[in-house]
Amino acid sequence: MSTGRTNAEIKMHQDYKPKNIEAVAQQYWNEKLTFRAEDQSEKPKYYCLSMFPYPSGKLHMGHVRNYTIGDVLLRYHRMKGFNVMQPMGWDAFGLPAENAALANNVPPAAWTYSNIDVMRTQLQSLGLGVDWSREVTTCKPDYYRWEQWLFTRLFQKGMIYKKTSSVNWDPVDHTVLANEQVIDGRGWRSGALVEKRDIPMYFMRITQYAEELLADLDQLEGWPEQVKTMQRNWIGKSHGCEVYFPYDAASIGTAGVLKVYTTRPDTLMGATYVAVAAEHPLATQAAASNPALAEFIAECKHGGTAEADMATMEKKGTNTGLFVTHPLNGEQLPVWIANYVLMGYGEGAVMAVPAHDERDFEFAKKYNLPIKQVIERDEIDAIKTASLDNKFTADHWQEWYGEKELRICINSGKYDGLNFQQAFDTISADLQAKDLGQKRTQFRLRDWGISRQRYWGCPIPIIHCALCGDVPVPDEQLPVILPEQVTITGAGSPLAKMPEFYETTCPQCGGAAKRETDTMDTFVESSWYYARYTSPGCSTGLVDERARYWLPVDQYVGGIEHAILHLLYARFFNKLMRDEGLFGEQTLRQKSVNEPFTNLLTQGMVIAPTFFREGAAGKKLWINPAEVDIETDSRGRPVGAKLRADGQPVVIGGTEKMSKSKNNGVDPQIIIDQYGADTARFFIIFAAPPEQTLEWSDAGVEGAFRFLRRIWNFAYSNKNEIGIYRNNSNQKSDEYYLKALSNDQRDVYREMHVALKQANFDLQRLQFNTVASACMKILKALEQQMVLVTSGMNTKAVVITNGFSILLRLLSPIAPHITQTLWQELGYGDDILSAPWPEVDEAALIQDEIELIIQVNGKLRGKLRVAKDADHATLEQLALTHPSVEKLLAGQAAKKIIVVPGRLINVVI
RNA sequence: GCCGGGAUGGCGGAAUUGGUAGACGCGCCGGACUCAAAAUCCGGUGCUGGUAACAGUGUGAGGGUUCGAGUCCCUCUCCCGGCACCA
Repeated sequence: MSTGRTNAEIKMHQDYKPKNIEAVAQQYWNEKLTFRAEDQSEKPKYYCLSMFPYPSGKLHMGHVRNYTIGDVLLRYHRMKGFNVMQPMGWDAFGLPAENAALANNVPPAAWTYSNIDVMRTQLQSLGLGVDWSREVTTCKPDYYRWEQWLFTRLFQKGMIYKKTSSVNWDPVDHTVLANEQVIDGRGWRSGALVEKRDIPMYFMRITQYAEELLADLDQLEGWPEQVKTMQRNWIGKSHGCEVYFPYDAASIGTAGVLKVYTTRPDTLMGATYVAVAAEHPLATQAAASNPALAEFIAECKHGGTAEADMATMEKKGTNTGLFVTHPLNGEQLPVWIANYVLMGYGEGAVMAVPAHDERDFEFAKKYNLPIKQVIERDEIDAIKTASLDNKFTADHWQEWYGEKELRICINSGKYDGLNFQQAFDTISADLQAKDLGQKRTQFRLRDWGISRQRYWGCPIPIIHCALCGDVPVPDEQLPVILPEQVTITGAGSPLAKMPEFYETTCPQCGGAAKRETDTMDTFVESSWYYARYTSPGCSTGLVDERARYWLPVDQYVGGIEHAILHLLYARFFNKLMRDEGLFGEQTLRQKSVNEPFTNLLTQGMVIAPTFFREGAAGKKLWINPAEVDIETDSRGRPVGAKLRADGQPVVIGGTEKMSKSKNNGVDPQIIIDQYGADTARFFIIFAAPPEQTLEWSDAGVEGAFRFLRRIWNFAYSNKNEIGIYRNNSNQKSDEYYLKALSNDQRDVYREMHVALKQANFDLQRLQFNTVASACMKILKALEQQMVLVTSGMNTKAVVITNGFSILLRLLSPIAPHITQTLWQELGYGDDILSAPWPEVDEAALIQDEIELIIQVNGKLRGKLRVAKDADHATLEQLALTHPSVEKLLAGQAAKKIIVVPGRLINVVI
């Protein structure tokens, strides 16, 4: 390692001044283009990506956490010898810009761009190792142009198609509402009862990739198991059966079949009615001559489209008076309309088996429909549980009614005695023989509706021509530019009121035509940005050959809330782009381009305490934690809180996610201004492991700052010693002095390397909070060394010099500014990022004597220092003669002695 | 409602995956320094009893497996994330 200085006497500032050193360090990285990523290298590449932010105004703690975690990984890998790349950009389209426009009368574009400028400055002040030359902004035409280009390709392939779908309609504001904007069934601004309305929309055939999206999860070894499980369940592959119920000619009047899908064909003999959605053709037919039915169907239109609401609402239904025929036993089953059956999913109809489906059971009880048991516990099980009351009863639901393992069919005619699989196969075969059904594999996953009736989004590049139909905009006319000067009224899309936008000519026939005024779901932009980062400035395509070098992303970091939607859409888009040939020819296709993100880290939320006062009419007035003083008892337990401004008490609420509504957000900028970026970064890493929720604590921030200042003070006190040791040309090797350490020094040296070993292990498993702990332990060990009576200047100097060098490098990914500054100041080198990652001195870890614990019946009773290679017989003897063991044995012999080498001896009495 | 997580001192968390529960930090208590305060440094700190040695007890609740359970199994409670138009 070369030294940066020749003179032994080192001058540095006595006090830790984060503002000064952070500015200097950041300037150093800027000037040296330290984080400009090379598009080719001898080194292995490491593409580290944090989820890009929505430019909501200013940085919040969640951002700081996300980007600090990413930056720690980036800097660590850089020191480990990787060619690293960490880009940053803006997920700039979205609803909040339109809301801000309504509130402040600012066009969404202006609001968004000004937020981006503020947030970019804030991100830069954190000292992130970002290659800003790759910045993308999704609301700019040079970005969304390629989204439109890909749309036209997918449209031509049939991967995008049009169909009608339900949206939340606000009948007062005459506008489509997001699920978030529907509160208790009412529009958030108008307060009007929301209705479902069917409108035409474009859909992406994600279901066509369902099988691959499911199967490839198995390859994602670097993903958390819980995320993969959630995605598997979301895709929801099921094996079931299609069943056709022929129309009853007498009541329906026409020939036809009612199609349903079921995963429980074994219970088909127990079907006692069928239920259809309000929009189902049979429902429409029945309602034509029945005003009560028409009224019920109208009632089903009320409320929003969110699944959570559907699942929790009261189940209601009405009998249509129509009948269908059971395909196997020929019974006439009544057709009901039920509000929980949805037209958009499956066939819009279900067969109901009340005895073996909990929801059907409830419905049947409510409307006095017949309940017919067709499944019984099998014999083995019946014997086992003979004493239990396991007889079927229609009085109340029992869990086993719905289970399919260890069950046999009863009351099912020729199917009696069959188990689940046998009944499944036999009934499916019989249905197929009668042409009334067949086995089918189905997915829960639905096609992705991407049309939005909003202004601030990427225009859908389609032209509607009366003669030619939906025509994609030709390449040479792309991008379709979203006009940025508009007025937002909150009622309908501004684009639909701008003839200068929508009036156009058909690219095919040249006749007058109308441009599509819907924009795309903002999830589309975030589905491919990781690819665009690889090819900044590319004006010839979505990506260029640089994508082949950088993709896939090696490490993706972002919130757990994106576990399903965003991550599934991005995986889907990666496959779409691959199949479009964007990542190279098919023959060159490698396993690695099938999935976009090799490793995934899902970070937890940042939460903080809440405080409030009861205002008029019981309304809570939320008070920011920064304005509150907490009182504690003599043990430090909180007993009350007071508002600093008036000294009067406030109520302590729960600890919740930082949000504007609860006024419990802590502005990271205040922390950065007061303590510096290193303190903010260190605290946020130290306070919790990345995947857990993090509770914010101002006191904890102080602690982080104190630690960094102690490092600075230690460096200042020892600057000359380290400098002289490093620069003495007559110096013998480190190894020479390390052999000559005193026992105390050897302990300190070993402690440091034990901490380093733990830290290296923790870095690999992404548990950074304990890496921060390790840094604190190393500093403590070094400080102890200072108060020890030591023999010899050089042995002391080698421990300090070696130890402090480890500390600086281990800490540098977390607190990059102070470590870079001290690395230079103390003459270790110019650039700590170019220094090799510290290695553990394994030899230093070996001890001659180890401590074993002694247990009696698993309970700690004593400790013992023994030679590290003592044999079992010796250990057993030592344990038995241990005073507290002897006392408990009271002359009796031990039943058993368990020796766990290097750990413990357990004497069983 | 469904799917996925979580719960450990006054607080944030640790425990190398079945082997000393509470590392590290915050807070609190005591001490040093100071005319004093702040800052800093040193020591203590799960709970109960005891001057103490020590004993008992303790990882959301209840059961189980094991020589030994925060960790594995079963049942339950509460909290959080997602549920397809918040991003």
